[in-house]
Amino acid sequence: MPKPDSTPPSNFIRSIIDEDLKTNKYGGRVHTRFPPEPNGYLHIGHAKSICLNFGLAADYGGPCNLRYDDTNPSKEEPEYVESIREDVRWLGFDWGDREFYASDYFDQLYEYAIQLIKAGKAYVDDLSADEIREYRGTLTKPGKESPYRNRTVEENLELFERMRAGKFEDGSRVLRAKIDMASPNLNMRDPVMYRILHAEHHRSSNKWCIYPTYDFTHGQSDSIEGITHSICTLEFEDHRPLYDWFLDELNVYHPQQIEFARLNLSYTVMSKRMLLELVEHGYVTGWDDPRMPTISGFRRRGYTPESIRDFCERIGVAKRDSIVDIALLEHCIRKDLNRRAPRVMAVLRPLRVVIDNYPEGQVEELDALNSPEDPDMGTRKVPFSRVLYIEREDFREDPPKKFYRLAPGREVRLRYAYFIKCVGVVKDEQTREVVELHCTYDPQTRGGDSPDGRKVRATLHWVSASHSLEAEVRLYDHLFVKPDPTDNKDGSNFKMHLNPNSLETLTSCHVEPSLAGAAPRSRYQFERLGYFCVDSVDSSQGRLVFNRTATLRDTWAKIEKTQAKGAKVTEAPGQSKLAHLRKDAPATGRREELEPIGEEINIDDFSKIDLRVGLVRDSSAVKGSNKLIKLMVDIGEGRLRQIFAGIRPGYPDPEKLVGKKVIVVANLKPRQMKFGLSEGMILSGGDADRLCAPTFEHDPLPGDKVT
RNA sequence: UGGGGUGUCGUCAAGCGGUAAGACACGGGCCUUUGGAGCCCGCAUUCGGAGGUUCGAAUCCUCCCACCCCAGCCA
Repeated sequence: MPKPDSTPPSNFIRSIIDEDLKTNKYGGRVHTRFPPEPNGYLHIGHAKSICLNFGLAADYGGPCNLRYDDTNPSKEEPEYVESIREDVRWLGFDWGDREFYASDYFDQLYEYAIQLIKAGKAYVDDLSADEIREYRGTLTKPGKESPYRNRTVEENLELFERMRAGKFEDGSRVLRAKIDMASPNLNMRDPVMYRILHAEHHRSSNKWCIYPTYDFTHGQSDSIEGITHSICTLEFEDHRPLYDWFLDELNVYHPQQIEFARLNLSYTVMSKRMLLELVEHGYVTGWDDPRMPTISGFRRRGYTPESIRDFCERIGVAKRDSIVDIALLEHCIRKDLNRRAPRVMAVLRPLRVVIDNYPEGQVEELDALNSPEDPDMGTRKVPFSRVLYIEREDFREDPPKKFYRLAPGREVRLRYAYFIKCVGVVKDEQTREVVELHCTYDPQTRGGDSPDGRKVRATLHWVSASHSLEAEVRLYDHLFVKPDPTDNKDGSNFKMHLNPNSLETLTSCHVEPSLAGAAPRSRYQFERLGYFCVDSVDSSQGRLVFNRTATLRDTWAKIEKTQAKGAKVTEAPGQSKLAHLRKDAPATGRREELEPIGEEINIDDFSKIDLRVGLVRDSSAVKGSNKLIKLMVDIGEGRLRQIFAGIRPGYPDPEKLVGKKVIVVANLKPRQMKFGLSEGMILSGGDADRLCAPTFEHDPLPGDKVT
């Protein structure tokens, strides 16, 4: 039974329930339900609703029903009810014997309809669908009453009975509630209650040829089940008056509907229609493709139910539209798997390493921890031999700054094994690609400790070439490249934002032998790489297939990315208008040379940067520097800011800047530099010999915001 | 131009008239046989905007602005 780690976070729904309990509105009862339509697979948005409904019930000591809203036989299938059952169960919830179907209530609903007809509150309409639409009016214009609106009760009763008896064609007639064709709420303009549909229903088969609409079904189903708090999503907010109307006219038990905002997740889509499209057009391999935001997708991807529940609790419940950062979900699964996944070594892109001074044919079984977090998880043996594989990216012939893995002449530790030093590099004659490394090992460092206390900066994972097992590994990334793929204001289609690299399949991976026979779905941490699980569909005894659930946080990747971006800017000095924009240039004061900027600055950064017009009141060269100019700038704060800018090359005569207007990045933290405090940055660009002077539509004042 | 909703940090989100929780992300540091994990520190003088009420307003009032939903015989 899912149990919240701590006290559940406060939210508006709990407040309502607390209040209801206080006023004894429902006799102290709390009874919820999760009401999916079996027309597709459940996704993580449904998980939010499931956790909410089952969670609330559990916390308040009441039941939660599982009810299928199966009122549209043309879209619903048993395959879906099966998958829903499995997913809810997998998430860890139990609905006991309370598995219900709206279709169970068809008889009752029919009686309710008769009751409304008899009360003169419903009528059979002969208008076509198109005509009904026309008669409905628009958002601003009231609708017109149907000419059939005032039939007698007897006539309506007879017609409705004949509808039920199959005397009419699909679409030829409907039963409508008689409410108000002039209502500003379109839902109240005589909504359809029953339509004729000669279709076989997945449960009631051919018993019915008329089916109640969702609007006429949902509220009454909740009423029949004695639901107290009927929680649904925002789009049903303006249906509530209609549901209230039905319940009141019928004079039956009246649950309370509460609406909350559905979940949106960045870099994916949550609409069943779009997910269906991805499945049907083969953009993914199925509803359970590990890239899908479906429960079955996450399950196959290696997510745990606990992590999803944790996520659903952390995102909260509110009424505002939002897009939750998928990084939060990833945080939840990492957190859970860090605790429970045994560590293991796997090499995804192998590079052969020969330990020259290790005896040929010798094999040692070294001890390795299954979890550094939890000693109770025990140890295992890992075979070490003369020929190994390490990760290709753990070696660089020409290591960049801060890369402290293996390189020619460098010593690193092989986890749980030895220190090794690279003494030779073998390259392919043609391609010049590194194909093999020669290393020596230090026998004194067995297990990974050096008796002489010398340090190495890196620890690498590895496998023994002859002992390792081959495996296929599937690397998954976000399904879309755009945070909100459904944002199509630019005329794009969500499918245009699919990530072409959302799946990378690696086929010649090597994993340590302890993974032989790993059970489908079992989860591991491949040390230094990420969390992986054995694929439940394609993996078998003879063929190991792993799915990457999540990467580990990768500090080096971040550094490298930063370095690459910095390099990109310096490659073409002057090319970019931002070539001189730098965050850290002479900040340390240690170097005179201009450093590449820390990272590439894009438009998003500018949306966060506060750019202000600054009037230069004083400008002078900085003694002891041939790059820096000290500026005193007025940005309308009632005082001058002191700013050091590395623009001397463009301004041999700094005095000429006095009186000029420049653009100041005003919301940077002041930096203590060798020459003094710098309170901002001057936006400059162009090539090395001139400052790009900002131009303005009007004459700006110091402190004006630049957009 | 009708009705229903919503606007608090980059992203979620507490807050309910007494002076802006927390999480993720981000930045910095410590530690480390995973550049993992962990630990520490920093990160909204301000709550869509403008007025008003009040000793005191994110919370109350007024006006304005922005965004979302509704014209299925879908749910």
